[in-house]
Amino acid sequence: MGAGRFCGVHRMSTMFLRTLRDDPADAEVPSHRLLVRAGYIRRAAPGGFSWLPLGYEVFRNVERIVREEMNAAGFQEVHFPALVPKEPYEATNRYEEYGPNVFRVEDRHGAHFLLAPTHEELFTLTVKDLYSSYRDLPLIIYQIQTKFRDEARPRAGLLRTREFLMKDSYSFDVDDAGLQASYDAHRVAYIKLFERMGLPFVIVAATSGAMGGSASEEFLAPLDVGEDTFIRCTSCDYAANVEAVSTPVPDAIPFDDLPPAVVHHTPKTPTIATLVDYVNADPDTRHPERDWTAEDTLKNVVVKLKHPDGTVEPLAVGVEGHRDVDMKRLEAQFAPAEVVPFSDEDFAQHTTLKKGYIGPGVLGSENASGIRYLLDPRIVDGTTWITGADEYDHHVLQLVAGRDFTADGTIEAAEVLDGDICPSCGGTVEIARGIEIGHIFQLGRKYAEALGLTVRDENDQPITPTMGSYGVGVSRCLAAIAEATHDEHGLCWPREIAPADVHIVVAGKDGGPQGPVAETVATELEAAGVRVVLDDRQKTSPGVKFKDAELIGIPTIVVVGRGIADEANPVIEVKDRKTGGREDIAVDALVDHIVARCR
RNA sequence: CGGGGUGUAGCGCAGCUUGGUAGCGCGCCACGUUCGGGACGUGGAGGCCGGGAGUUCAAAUCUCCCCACCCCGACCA
Repeated sequence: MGAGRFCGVHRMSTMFLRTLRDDPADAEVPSHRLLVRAGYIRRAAPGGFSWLPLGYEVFRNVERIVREEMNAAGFQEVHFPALVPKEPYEATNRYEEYGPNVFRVEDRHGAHFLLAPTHEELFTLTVKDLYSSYRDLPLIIYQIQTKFRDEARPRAGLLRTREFLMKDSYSFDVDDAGLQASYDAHRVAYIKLFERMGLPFVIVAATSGAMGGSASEEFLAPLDVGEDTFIRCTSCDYAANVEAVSTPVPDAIPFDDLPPAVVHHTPKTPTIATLVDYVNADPDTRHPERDWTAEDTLKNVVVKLKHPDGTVEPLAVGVEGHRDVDMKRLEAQFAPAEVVPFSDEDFAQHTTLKKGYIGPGVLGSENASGIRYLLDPRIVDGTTWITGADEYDHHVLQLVAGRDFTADGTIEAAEVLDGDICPSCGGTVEIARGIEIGHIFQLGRKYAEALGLTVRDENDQPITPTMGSYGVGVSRCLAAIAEATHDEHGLCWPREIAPADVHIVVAGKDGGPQGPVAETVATELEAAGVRVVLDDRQKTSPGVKFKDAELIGIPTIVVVGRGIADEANPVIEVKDRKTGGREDIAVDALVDHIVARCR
């Protein structure tokens, strides 16, 4: 057989590959840095990457795992166009709601298209085209396809791009029980799929954002580089994205015996910190037994809600003074509306609002400002607060909720803090960051209704199916795996993801006996079904080859070196990339040994 | 879109304050020596100094405008 140029063994001497000695300057997070350094990907556009041979192997492996698990779950693969007409998206109002995040294109006739950010509409319309009976349902179909989003800020290499590979599936059921079953089937399939990828993950309660619908959970890889913040309970299994956290509501407190509210002159106290310092220092306001803290204050933040139809509505939110208003959480409550800050010009128009001294006295649709006022759920009747008196340099103490003020409702928008109370068991929660690798939604009938999808039931009456949609970020998973598995030497792939099973290093003089032995070993391994990368580069020192092998991160490294010179017992070194453990294996036993490792 | 930073050889960077013939390391090419942990010597190739305008006898360097990229915030698989 010999060293045929085009046999299945991947040869470093001819592979389209250049590893970099230095970290690329524009890469910050480990996955980005290492994937570029190891020659897997190259940046080709803002938020767009080219896949080089090693990278594309890995890319296909991740895709294959997703496909196999979808098929194993009994879902059917389809493939829709990425370039789609805008009309279906107008019917569901998402052409508007997605706003600047969609790439819009025009054809030569001036017709409008978009590069699909997700495909609910097209799937729904196709089911409408073909199906008309309840007997056709349930149906679950999926695709693995490039998605486009005009991200304001692509970042962190593959973690946030404008073009990415996503698996998206859609379920159609006649009733809620069916939807629940389709949802559960995805949940189970996703658990298998992420376990198989070797990716640590947590499942958290989530909000559905622009997608619409009710129940939704996210699969997060718990890594600090992630952009999502979630909480998990330290004593039970509750976990939630901070956007979806529900705050346990304390019992109301009787307030009949509480002292009346008093307004105090508190000069130069426009912030919580200056206010707390002031009331602790002034004998008139000092607490008899302890120091006041930010937790004793009620902070009122005014923002504007910008609705997709262009209307703008001011909104006031009251939270405990030691917490900020979490704009992400707030926005999640009002999606698809956008939350924008209240500017100085806005303050100028709303003269009842005294910036830095805003209190419940003027807030609320019934009060002077007429601005809708929503409170954090912890601010129950009977709680006592220090808060703004709606007059510059004045605050009010002993202001009691339910007695001295009420709001238009409650809102989940306060910043979630480490040590908060678990809504499920009453324990304490901790905060962590994660990469969103999957998201499952129960959409309900929003899309079917908007697009007129109905089927006939057993009484020949039209019914509207209920839908779910389920996504896995395939290219993002690849980056998440790199994040979760790399070490200081380089990438370190799980075997099923890795671009090959073994990386054979020829460590000897050019023209020495190691070359032919490595060739033979490579050929035999290949024949035994092992995926092989062979570093047969000439004029390359062993040190460079070792470093590259570790950088590239194939799970088993085989070193054909001086060990084969021992005529009585020639050996080849086998090194585990992850553990660093090495052992010498007799040349004759090598293939069997490697095959056993790769199982 | 707001704030911060960076654009000089394929990659990583110096030079800019104080204007005067474009530099270093790695990589690349040739020859030789090396050959188990990013070897060494000798000799080479490679640059519209992000773009445009201006100031000046003279601009990588000073001024203005623009662009791109990275990071932090506002959005999402």
